[in-house]
Amino acid sequence: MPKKSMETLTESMFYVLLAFTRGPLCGTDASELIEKVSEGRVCIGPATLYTLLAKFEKEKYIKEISVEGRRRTYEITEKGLKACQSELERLYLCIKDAQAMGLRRTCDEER
Amino acid sequence: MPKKSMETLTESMFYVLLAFTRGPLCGTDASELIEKVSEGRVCIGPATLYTLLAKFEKEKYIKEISVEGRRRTYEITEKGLKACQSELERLYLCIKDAQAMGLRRTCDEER
DNA sequence: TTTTATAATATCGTTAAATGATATCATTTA
DNA sequence: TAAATGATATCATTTAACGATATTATAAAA
Repeated sequence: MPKKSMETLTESMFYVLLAFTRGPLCGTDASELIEKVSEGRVCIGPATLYTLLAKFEKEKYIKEISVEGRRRTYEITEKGLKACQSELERLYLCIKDAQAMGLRRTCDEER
Repeated sequence: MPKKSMETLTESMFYVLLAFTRGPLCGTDASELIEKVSEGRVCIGPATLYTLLAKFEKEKYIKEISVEGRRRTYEITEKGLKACQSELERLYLCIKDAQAMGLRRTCDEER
């Protein structure tokens, strides 16, 4: 995406970060959790996954807390949690603005 | 962004399309409406704006309904409205999944 | 103790998106 | 007719997504 990196998270970024709010995980477990919680809607392949983990670690959104063989376990940081929450707020703002513009949900998807 | 074009809209895409749900507009008016409704949070510069208008017209999400001098007025199509609504649904799904994962809004932003 | 399988991570290369900067063009105003 | 303004168009750069593929560590089977 975009120029102004990290200000708004992409869907992939949001879900990956979100997964770690449950507790420490390795990459593969995160990816499985995301697929499960989203009921298959969101699927993060290895390329996206490890690219994001590297970026998040660099930004200190997550930190590595253990290495067992190849398995690297990460934990979300305060900074990462804040980023995740602020992304959630952004989603609410988008919905609010959509309502302000008068956009309505379609009938069959309502409630 | 992304490979699978148009499946999930970016924030810029969503707001530009959203603006046209209110009724026909020219690019500049759309950009001003977005800035107003989002209370300055979302600002679409000309590069982003006209790049998106061209793309949306190509995808038949909007169609040109008049040209007065340089001013080109567009109207959203049924297809465009559906795309916008389905993006809104996606936002709701993201929030639902965030709740399922246990992510809570921060106190000062609650309600 | 070598294979072989499997789990997990890492990287490459391509396509797409965002956007500042700048240019173009039509209309209005001086 | 020149200057200002409004509106649109394009370029070049940076960043993101992700299929495909490779690498590496452990576990299981031979």
